[in-house]
Parts: sequence; structure tokens; C-alpha cells
Amino acid sequence: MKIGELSKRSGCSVQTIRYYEKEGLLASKSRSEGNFRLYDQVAESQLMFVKRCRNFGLSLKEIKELLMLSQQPKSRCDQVNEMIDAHIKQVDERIEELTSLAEHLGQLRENCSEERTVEKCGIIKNLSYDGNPN
Amino acid sequence: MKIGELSKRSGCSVQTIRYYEKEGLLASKSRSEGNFRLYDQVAESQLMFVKRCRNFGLSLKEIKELLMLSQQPKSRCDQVNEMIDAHIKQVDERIEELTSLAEHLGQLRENCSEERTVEKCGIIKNLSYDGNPN
DNA sequence: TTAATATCTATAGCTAGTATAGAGTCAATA
DNA sequence: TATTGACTCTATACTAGCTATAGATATTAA
Repeated sequence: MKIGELSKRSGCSVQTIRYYEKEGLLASKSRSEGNFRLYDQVAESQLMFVKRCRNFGLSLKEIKELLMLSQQPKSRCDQVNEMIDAHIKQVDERIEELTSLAEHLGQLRENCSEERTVEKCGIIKNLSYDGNPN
Repeated sequence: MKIGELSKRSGCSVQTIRYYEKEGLLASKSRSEGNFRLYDQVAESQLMFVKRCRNFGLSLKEIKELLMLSQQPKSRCDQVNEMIDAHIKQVDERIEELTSLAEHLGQLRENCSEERTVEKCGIIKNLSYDGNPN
């Protein structure tokens, strides 16, 4: 199949597929006479693998590592587990950061509940406050 | 003061300060004979304003709007409130996304609790599964 | 044959900086 | 006075993961 069909079947845009090729994540095994990329079922599976990994928030670099590991079926999968563990940790940390941020934003927002002029707006005041007792 | 001192006082890197200038967030009002940027207290306050906004996760574009609003003290602050509300909403949505992601990652991780070979690794299997009963 | 659609490569843009290179400025020291 | 070192200047490239063009070629349907 050509890239357009792969795009429809996978839900990845044509540009994204070409970008993945450039990044070494998905090669087209052959080209048509007119130089069009041609893909088979294996390529489609690999693209879906990449897409699933992206949905899990893995980076292209991590996905590339996973793909390389997949091609060594007899090796141990420790690295896979470590990668996922590290990723889970990152996500958890990010959630904590954002939760704290949301709390602070809520407090900031309370400084101006009514409609006022900018010079009296508690939000602007709060953002402008130096903390210096000048 | 010169950019190095402003950098130390504000905790922003020299490059970042120059970048903010390029983006229209912080101008140096004058230059020394040797073409060095010179800053005063007002500039320092404005940089700290930008920094506080960044800590709240606001984009440079949003901060630029806030700065322009600040320069019209008599206008209403509706736009400020709306911006913060929209930002809070975005953060809350992101937290939900990440919470859901963390859950899915936890499930993924359960597929391989022991050390195995890659070909038997439940995580790789899960990521490779097409969903097609082929 | 022609028009529409699909594909090709190459390039630029997005965010918010960070990291160079190569040149110029300034203050203190030998 | 010459020089060293620290500081600053501009300009450019890099990061992640795409997305969006431009201009050229290929294919397909009417």
C-alpha cells in the first residue's frame, strides 16, 4: 500500500509517517516505479506499535530503543521494564507538579473575584508584588 | 545595572533575559558606551513579573498580554480573569489526562513483573498487539 | 487530453529557552 | 603598558514532535 492508505488505516498523518521514517522508526521497504513509498502489513504493525507507545507518552527515542530491543527476542527485557518504570515515575512527578500548580492558581484567582479595573485587580497585584518591603 | 547583575538578582539566565527582550517582554532602556544593556529597578520588577507568571505556567504570549493590560490601569480586568480561568481549566484537563495515562501505564507495567526474555515480555506483547484477530 | 488527486523533496514554523562561535569591552594585574 | 580574565555583544543552531507550506512529479478518472 502507498502512504495515503497507511495514513488512513493507522490514523497517523502522511507527514508524520514520513517524519517517523526520517527519525528511523519506520522504513518503507520499497518504492514504486514513480518513487512512491510502499508498505506492507509488517510496516503497518510497526507503525501501530509506535502509535501505541506515543499514546503511552513514550518519546520517539524511547520507542526506537524498544523497537531495537524487539529485534533481539532472546535478550532480557529488563530494559523494557526499567524504561516503563522511569516513565511512570516521570508522569507521577508531572502530576504532582501540576496539582501543586493548580492549587496556587486557585489561590491567585481568588484575589480578584469581581470585575475591577486593572490597577485594582488583585491578580495583577499579586503577580507584581516584589516581596521586597520597599 | 548590567545584564549579569540582573541575571543574578532575578535568577533568570543572561540568555533568557536577552530572549525576553527579543520577544518583546523586557526592554533595556539604555546602553552603555560599550553597547552593554543597562537596567533599572523598573526593569527588574518587570522581569520578576514575567518570572512569576512563568512559574504559574503562563505562556510568553499570555504574559505579553498581561503586561500590555498592566499599562492600561483604568481598563477593566475581565481579560485577566478570563485568562487565568482558561489557564486553570487547561491545567485541570492536563492533570486528568495524565492521571488516566498513569493508570494505563500501571496496567501495562503489570504485564511483566518478572525478568523475562523480550519475546516473552508482556509489555512488548501488549504494545505489539494489533487488535486484529489475524 | 486534461484535470484532479496523490506523492515526492526540501524547507520553515511552532515553544521557551539553551548552547555555542567569534568578536568586542572593561577592570585589574605584572 | 601589555595582557589576562571576566563580561558582554550579535548571530546562529539545537532541542521534541510534529505541522504546513512550495514547487515538482506521478497517477488516475472523465
